[in-house]
Amino acid sequence: MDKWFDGRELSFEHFLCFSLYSANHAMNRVYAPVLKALDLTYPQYLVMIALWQTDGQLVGELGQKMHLESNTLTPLLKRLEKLGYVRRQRDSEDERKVRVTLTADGHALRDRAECVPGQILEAIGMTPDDILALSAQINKVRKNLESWSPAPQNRA
Amino acid sequence: MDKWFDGRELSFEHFLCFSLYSANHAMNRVYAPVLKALDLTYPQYLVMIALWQTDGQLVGELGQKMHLESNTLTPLLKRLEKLGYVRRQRDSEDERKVRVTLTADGHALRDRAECVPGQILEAIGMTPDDILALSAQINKVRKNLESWSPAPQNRA
DNA sequence: TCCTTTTATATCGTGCACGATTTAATAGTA
DNA sequence: TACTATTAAATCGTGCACGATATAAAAGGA
Repeated sequence: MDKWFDGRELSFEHFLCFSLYSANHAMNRVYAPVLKALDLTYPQYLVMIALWQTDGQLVGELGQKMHLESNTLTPLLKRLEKLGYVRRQRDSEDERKVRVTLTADGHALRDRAECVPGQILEAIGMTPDDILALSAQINKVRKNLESWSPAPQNRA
Repeated sequence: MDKWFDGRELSFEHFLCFSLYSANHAMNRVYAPVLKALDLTYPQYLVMIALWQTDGQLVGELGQKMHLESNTLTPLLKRLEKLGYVRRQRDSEDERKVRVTLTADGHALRDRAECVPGQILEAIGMTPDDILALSAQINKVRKNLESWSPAPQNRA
């Protein structure tokens, strides 16, 4: 364990956490100008993709897909509503639930967003197969992290 | 390109961008409670690691290592200063530069942080070799993204 | 029915990340 | 010297992420 700190030349790049951290930021920096043309941020774009697949999802359903909770999603969805892409309305059957629905503009945006994945693929500069394989490895890490007990009171 | 949107069942997990996004968040969720004991956030922890390696770095040097700029680093460093871990002082040779130096508490924190990497390794649940290999792949993606011209006015 | 628990969403405060701009010091040059 | 350009940090405003808490509706008993 100590070898990470043993005074030798040590770059952040050797930490998986930092690789994820910096690659995620790099990805955002590529997405931002592309999505700017649609007035979207990256998390907002994810919501739109989810709704283009299945319209009328609950806040909680979107949160499950994005691994986010209402404290993050609610303000984000309000911004999407303000932009005119979605509507938020309480379910009349169960007033606790809020259903998110695409507006006409939200539907129409799908066409304008068609070119986005291609540009990102180009920026990543890898074959789709390699990308899928790498995604799978990273997803495995995520699952390990999520299943890690947050209170391991005795060391391994 | 269109296949990503062709109405078939499509999970976010098949996007590299989302894998990075969600794995990064999962990593943060593991780090947060561990670093909480040291009163640090993850980016603050990165700064401390950089200073433990080389004390007295400039804001710009730290930014280069972390791929961040002064608009993000300055407030972060001020919080570290308020915590008593670092000092920020203008260089007397070149008054534009701000040098960040560890305090006694900042040095002492290094010992208290010794157990952090081990806990993270455990949470990742992979061998160090596999982790290094995966990091390298992700770093390659980051480099591709960074080198991608942000204004490709003619399509590939 | 009343009471407790659970569920779904929202609110609040803090910190990070970033685009755009500002400030001030230094370097370069006529 | 005076003028301009460059460089290093800082400032400001916006949006995301999250812990903690609040609100309110529904569900499940006694």
